[in-house]
This record gives sequence, structure tokens and C-alpha cells, in this order.
Amino acid sequence: MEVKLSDTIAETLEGLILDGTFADGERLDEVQLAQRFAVSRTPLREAFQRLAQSGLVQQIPRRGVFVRQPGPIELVEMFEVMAELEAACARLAATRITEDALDELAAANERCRRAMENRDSDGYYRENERFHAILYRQSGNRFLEKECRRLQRRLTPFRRLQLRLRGRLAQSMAEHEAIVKSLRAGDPRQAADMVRAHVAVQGEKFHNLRHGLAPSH
Amino acid sequence: MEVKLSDTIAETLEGLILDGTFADGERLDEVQLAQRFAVSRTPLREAFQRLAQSGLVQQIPRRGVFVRQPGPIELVEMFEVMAELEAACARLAATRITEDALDELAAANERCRRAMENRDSDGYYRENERFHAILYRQSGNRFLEKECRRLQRRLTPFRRLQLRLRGRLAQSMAEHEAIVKSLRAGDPRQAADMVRAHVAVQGEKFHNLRHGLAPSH
DNA sequence: GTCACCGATCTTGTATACAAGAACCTATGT
DNA sequence: ACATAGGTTCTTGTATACAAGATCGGTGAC
Repeated sequence: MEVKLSDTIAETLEGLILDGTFADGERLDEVQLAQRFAVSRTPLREAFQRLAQSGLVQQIPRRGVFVRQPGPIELVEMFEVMAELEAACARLAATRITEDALDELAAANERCRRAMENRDSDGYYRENERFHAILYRQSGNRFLEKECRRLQRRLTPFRRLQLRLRGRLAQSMAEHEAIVKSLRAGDPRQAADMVRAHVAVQGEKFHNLRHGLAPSH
Repeated sequence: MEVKLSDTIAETLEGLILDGTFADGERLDEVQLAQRFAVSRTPLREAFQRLAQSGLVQQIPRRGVFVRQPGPIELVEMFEVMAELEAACARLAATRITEDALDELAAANERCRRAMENRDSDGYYRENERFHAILYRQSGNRFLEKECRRLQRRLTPFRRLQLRLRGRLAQSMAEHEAIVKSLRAGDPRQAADMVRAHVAVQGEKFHNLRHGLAPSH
């Protein structure tokens, strides 16, 4: 439990928007939600502002706040930026990463493999996230790391969705291995290219999903 | 004038923080500032939240908000991310940019040259910003464009500072020309590398400035 | 003399009250 | 019958009131 009501409320609302409970364009009623959370309008309005800055809702003055689900175009754009940010992490990490971190990456990927063998989708997802978290950290740039986390958080529901695609898990893992190899070789360009492709393919697969173009299975 | 008081206040405070009126670690007193702006605490608190999310202030629960000027390390990190983001713009723009936009870039750079000849530092700064704005737009990725603008805005005061260095203007302009050439050639890798170096050098020069290591003049 | 504990004061966080603008409904005129 | 004008109601934006935690100073004990 956070310290301020507005914090918990913002987080709860964020979850409700991300998981699609609130549809795109839907108006969030202050008084109604205030009753629902048993608080006054004040902390709700503070939460709204946070959501508005994250881009999850749009505040129209004197009109209210409306949830703003990213459309297909914006989603592809966001994945593209995610790919570039992670590629930057890889580029920097290639010259900065420690031996220990390389081992950690390999270990995380190993746990991914076990999760895949056990058909443990959630476990795979968790370890995959850990893999990427290590990469962010090893960029040696805390600001970049934070930016990556921020965008990753926003893309969470969509990334989860696309992992369901058959064959993606194995492919993803193979890509992880190639990435580790590039980092171990200390090749910034190759590492960046591989990570960029690894992340970008998620956006593309998602794009296909959304348009009903069935993947290969 | 914006629609909400909290908007104008947030913008004003942002300016005061960015231009150094508020020192690092200084506490922003709600009631005092409320009097100063002749408003109640409510819009001020809303403004504080926005600043906190931008990272300009830190909110410590039940303690207050404290301005958080980026230290040398964080600044270098931010410039590094800016370089990577702009490099991404260039990489994408290389295959997406229109002929018209290429001409616009050349024109903007030409105006830079004139400003330099006239010793018009502010003019140069303005046209330089326009040059980069075109680059963002030509990435063909509106989300990336927004992210670039956001970070650029935060780095504004520091970029301005380092442009004062003798010889930097001419060098910067030459880099612009090389960038346009790469884009015209449609070479993503080269365009990205050039933009990355072009932006990164700002961070490095700034780093030198801060450490009292005089530049070459 | 120093440290700790307790109370007074101040500050933040939340709730409520008030003001102004927007939406909606009705009624009237053409 | 439809459009428009006016008023009513609802909603947001801001101000104020209240509650709870934090800081600071004083006093007392060791």
C-alpha cells in the first residue's frame, strides 16, 4: 500500500485501463469513482493528472477525462521506440557489461527455456522480463533504464498478448542467446541490431494479430 | 494563457526550475507560492504533481516537494539518451523522409549559417531547434517525435549553455550538412551514426564545461 | 552538559463547500 | 415539425476547512 491515496488510486485505475476494463473514449466520472473508492474527488483528480501525463487518459478542460487506448498506429510506433531504446541499451551495454551480468543473462535465458518446456507461459513472461531488465541496467545509464521501464510498463498488456503466438517463445529464446553472444563479443553494432530486431518483431506480430492476419501455425 | 490555473502555474514553475531560480534541494512551500500566485493550494499541488512526474521535483510524502536539479552524471545520461533517440529518428527518417523535408532541412541549416555570420546566437539556436524538429517529424513516428520533444525541452537550458563555446557553431553546422547528405543518400546507418555523434558531442562538451576543463580556444 | 521525551506548531493530505462553464431539456416561435 | 433560445441541472475547477503526521523547541532526567 502506498502512502498517498492518490497513488493507490492512480495505480488501480492504470490497471483497469491497461487491462481494458475501461473502453477507449469512455469518460471517467469523478463522483462515481470517488464513491467506488470511498474517497473524495481530490485524490481522484490527482490520480487523473498522473494518468493524463502517462497518456492513458486525455483531459479535456471543463469536459472531463476520457480513456485513450492507443490505436494500432500508435502501438506500432510505441513498439518501434521500444525497439530503439532497447537497441541503445544493447549498444551501450556491449562495451560496459560485466562478466557477472553476462552470466545472469544466460541464467535468465536458461530459466526461460525451462519455463517453455513446462508450458509455463507466465513463468516465461516473468523471466523474459528479467532478461530485459538486466539489459537495461547494463547499459550503464540509469536514465535510459528508467525510460525503458516506463515504456515497457505501458506496453505490458500488448506484449503479453503476442507471446501467446505459437512458436514465438522458442524463437524469442534463440534471439536472446544470439544477443548474449553479441554482448559477450563486445560488438555494439551487432548487439544493437539484434535487440532492435528482437523487440521490433513483437510490434510487427502484434500488428498482424490486430489485423487478423494469422501467424504461421 | 492556458485553460487551467494549474497548467499555467506548472509551466511557470518549470521555467523557474529550469533557469535555476530554484536551487537544487530547495523546498517549494505550498502556502508561500500560493500567495505569490494568488491562488489556493489546490492548483499548486496539481502543478507539483506534474513537475514530479517530469522529474523536476521530488515529492516526499508528508514532507513536501524539493527541486531536483540533475547532477553531472544524470545530465550526461540524459544527453546520451537524447543522442540515441535522435539517432533513431535519423535511422527511420533515412528511408521515410520526403524530398521537400530534405529541402527544408537544408534551408534551416542555411538560416543557421546566416545567423552564425551575424553572430546571432539566439537566431542560431532557434534555427537549430527547427532543424532538429524537422528530423523528429520525418522519423514518421509521432510517438518518437513526442518523446524527443519532451527530452529536448528538459535539456534546453544546458544545450543553450554549451552553444556558447567558440567554434561549436561552425562545427555543428558542418555536422548538419553531413547529416542531410546521409539522409539524402538514404543511408540509415550512417545517418544514425552522424546524428548520434552530433548530439553526443553536446553532452561531452557540457561535461567538460562543468568540470572546468576549458574547451579549445 | 547531553540526550531523550513530550508537547506545540507547522505542513501536508483529504474532505467539503462554492463558483463557473457545459450539457441537456423544454418551450416557444416560425 | 423543427430549430433555437432560455433556463435548469450537472460537472468540473478552485477555495476553504479539517485531520493527521512531521518538525522543532523546551524541559527534565541521567
